[in-house]
Formats: sequence, C-alpha cells, structure tokens
Amino acid sequence: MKIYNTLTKEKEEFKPREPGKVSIYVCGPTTYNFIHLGNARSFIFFDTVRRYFRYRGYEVRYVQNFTDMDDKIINRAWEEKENPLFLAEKYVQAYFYDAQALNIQKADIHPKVSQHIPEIIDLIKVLIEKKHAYLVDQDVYFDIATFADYGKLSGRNLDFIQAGARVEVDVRKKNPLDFALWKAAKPGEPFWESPWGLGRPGWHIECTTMALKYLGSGFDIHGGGNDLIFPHHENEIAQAEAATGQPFAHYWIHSGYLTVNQEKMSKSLGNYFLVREILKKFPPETVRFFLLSTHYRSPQDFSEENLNNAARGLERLKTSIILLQEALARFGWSDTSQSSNHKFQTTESEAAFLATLNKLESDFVVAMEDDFNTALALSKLFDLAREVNTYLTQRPETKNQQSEELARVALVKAKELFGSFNEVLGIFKTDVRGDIVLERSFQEKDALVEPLINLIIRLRQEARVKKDWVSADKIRNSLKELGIVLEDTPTGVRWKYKEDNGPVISGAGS
RNA sequence: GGCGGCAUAGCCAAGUGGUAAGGCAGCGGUCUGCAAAACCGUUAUCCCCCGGUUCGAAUCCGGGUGCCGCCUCCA
Repeated sequence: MKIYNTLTKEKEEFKPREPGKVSIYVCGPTTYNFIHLGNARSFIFFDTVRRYFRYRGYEVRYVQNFTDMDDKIINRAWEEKENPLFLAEKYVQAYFYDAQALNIQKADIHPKVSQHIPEIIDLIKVLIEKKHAYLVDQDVYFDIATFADYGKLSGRNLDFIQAGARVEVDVRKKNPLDFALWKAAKPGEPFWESPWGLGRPGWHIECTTMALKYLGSGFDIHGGGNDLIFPHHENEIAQAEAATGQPFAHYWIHSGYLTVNQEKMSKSLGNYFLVREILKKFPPETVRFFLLSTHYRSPQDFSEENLNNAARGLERLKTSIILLQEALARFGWSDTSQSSNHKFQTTESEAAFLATLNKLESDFVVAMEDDFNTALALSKLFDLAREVNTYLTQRPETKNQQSEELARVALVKAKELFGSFNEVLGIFKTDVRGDIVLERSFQEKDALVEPLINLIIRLRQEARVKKDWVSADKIRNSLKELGIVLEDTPTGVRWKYKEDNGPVISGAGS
C-alpha cells in the first residue's frame, strides 16, 4: 500500500510499526460550534482510511481527540454566558450526532484535553527539564531554537518566516515562533493547578500528550486537514521528539480543503455550511458519496449543483442494488448465508460474469492501495453496477441447473461485493448482517406515506388494466410533481422519491 | 517575502512516460400502451499557454498565465 507522506513529500510504501496492526491519530474538532462540511470531509476521509485497513485485515487502533479547552471555547462561552466545559461538552455531543448521520464510526478512543491535564503537565515538566521549554511569568513556552528539526514537516525555513507579519509578537518570548505549552489563567477563565500556577494547556501540547499516551512514540499515522500542518502538527512534532528523543509519527496524512467558489470553506470567511444544515436538504449517503468522489488531497469545490450531480450518480448505484436484491428475491436466493463452491460445468455468460466480478474486486483494492484513491474506487462501484445490470437484462429465461447454480453464486458474489465496497466507503447504511439497507428517503417521516402510495398504485393499476391510459398517466404525472416517481416493470410497480433538489440553499450557516 | 497546491469534454472527475477511467447532462437505438429504469452505441485527435528531453508526454524539465492555500484560530 502506498501512502503520501507530508513529511517526506512522497508516496511511500506503508510499513506498519507492528505487523498486522495500525495505529492512527486524527485531530478532531475544537468543540465550540457545530462541524461544517469542510470538517466532515476530513473526518469522513479518515474514517474511510480506518475502514479500509480493517477491510484488509489490520487490527486498527484509532484515536480522535476533542479539543475541549481552548481560547475559542472560552470566548464563545463568555459570549453565551455559559460554562466553557459545559459548552464544549454540548458540541462534543453535537459532533457525535452529525458524525453518526454521515456514517462516521466512533473512534476506539475519543480523548479530551480536559481529562488529560496531569499527563500534559508531566510532559511539560519533561520539556522544561530537558531545556526545551522555559518559564515566563506563569506561562511556559517551547523554545524552538533547541529543536534542530523545527520546520521539517511544513518545509519552512525559519530565516524566512515573517514572524509577526499578521499577529503581534509577544516580546517576552525568546523567539517569535516559540509557542505556549501552558498559559496562566486570566481572571474568570477556567484553570487547573500546575507547578507554574493556575492555568491551562496551550493548543498543541494536548494532541502530543494524548497521541503518546494512547499510541506511543513512532505510531503509524497522524492525520488532519491541510490547515493543521503549520503550526499545529509542526509543533506537535517538536514537542514530542524533543521530549522523547524518538520519531513521533511515521506517516503524516493531510486532507485537502473543501472550497466554495474555489475559496477555502472556513469559519473566518463565513462561507461555510454546517453538516446539519446540509443534511436537511440532502441524504447523508449523497453527502458522503460526494465527499469521497474527489481524491482526498485535491481541493474539492462545494456547490448545490455538484451535490445534485452526485445525487443523480448515486441513484444509478441504488437502482442497481435494488435490481439485484429484487432478482435474488425473485429466484428465491435471498438467503445468501452460504455461497457454495460447487464444481460445475461453467456456462459461458455466468462464468464471464463471475470473472469480471473478481476483477472488479481486485481493481477496487488496487485503487485504495494507491494512496486511498476513493474516486477511482467509486468508479469500480459503477462498473459493478453496470455488470450486474447487464447480466440481469441479458440473462436468458430458461437455464439448466448448472448454470442456475452458477448464476446464483455470481449474483450472491455481486451482492457481497456491493456490501464489502460499502463496508469500506461507508456510503449506505447497513443492517446487522452487513447488508445494504436502502431507505426510500432520508426524509421519510410518516408511516402513512407507504400504504397511501401503495393504494394509489393499485388504483392506477386498475386503470391500466382497463387501458385507461389517460387516468394512469395523470396519476403518475401528479405523483411526480409531488416528488414521487413510479416505474412500471414486468414484475410490478416500483416507486421512489426523486433524488435531486431544485432550489438552492441560501446563505451560510451561522 | 518564504513555502505549497490546483488547471483534463457542457459539468464533476481518475489518470506521473506508452498513446485519454468513471459519473452527470446530451444524442441515436432496444425495451415500454406511453414513460421511467435498464441495456447497446455515440460524445476530448486531445489534457491552461510556449519551448525542451524522449522512439513516444496530460504525465519529465525550463519559462509563462490564471486561480487558491499556509506563514494568526480553522479539518
């Protein structure tokens, strides 16, 4: 497997620290508000990375933190006249709500800064003892001059960094780029006791501490968005390696930005869309599908048009899955618990179909092995859909028993492929057996809808039997205006909600 | 000023030396009472521009143009 490593700026062969095991630390949100779609892009991508490793049989230890103590949170709490930790916890829960909707699985460990103050203090002590940090009044700063490798991740040459170009330099620091490990509490701010007085951790030390605690030095993968490369991850490396004398993380993976009109979606620009707002207009599988349809390191532009485009593409996939499920049910093959390995004389079309399926499976793996190329992997899903559809439409009605059996094996295999691809990409919800569950619509809320539509369909069928095409078409067209699509098939009528959205969401999130 | 990214058909998008995946939209056909869905066929002589290396480049090198990002908190 090849992974692009920000540290070396090259695609490298992935070699785990321990065979068969992968340790991953991903920087989670600072919980002072709801997550937006740009955040979701990163979280969904790393969730997919984790799923893929598992699919490949690795034992994965996945850690994603919450930064629940930080200036932003304090400021926000001040504005809302709320306790900072209480406010942070509120948004932690909000994160889980949004993440679950997007099929982002919970990490094995979700450590919080507020729960790791003693460990953080211990690490700062070590840095002071080793002369990598110094005390100014009641603040503690990291002394970057003592860490020769400073800048190795972000490719920064210290001589050229225009310190203070955009932010006022704290003259008490030895070097403008020195950063706080511990900050003395100002009146009214939350604080913990420390050897240096009452205060709280600086921004970067918490991730270093928690990554070292749960994964240890030299763990496999550290990830986050592009915007964390500098200074956050640069500083994490400095702290960790200065303190331990060992390499911190092996592979550094950074996801590209989600943009709006080519500009980075960001809180400061105000051009962001909250996940929960988007999910009011688009089903979560559409959102996840869209975010995985571009390679993770490329910028991806968000727009309603692009999401609608994704929705129509997804529709094709869903149709194929439905056709397959219907076929399996029709042939009485819905029980897929045991796929047999009979020796049978192969029938040409079935054998070719099966061979194609096997090829697709390996293609999918090849795509993911190449630096997690989810866009390419997704195209294998479309190939799979086409192969399934083609086989289903071309399959002769009468078959001998051997080809029947082979057909069953092939179709079950196709179903399993949809299932395992989805296990990695996480687009569709699944049931306990891991089978894809296609809900008619994310916005289906009324239990009456289903029986009512079935009633209308029956009435229309009566009209069709009488060849009353005028009435039949009138019903179908009227339903379509309501966003409900009818499809007459040889085996009955199928209905579904129209997937794409017309009007554009106006305005950004708050 | 330093560092970095992106530019592929109407739209989205993969592709880092071997002669342009996939999706959406469009067009023609099959199927259908008509549709829809599905299937078949079709849609970039060319990958921002100029030059170079090579038998061969969207892919490598040099130069240029445009857009964006980081250097302050942001996934």
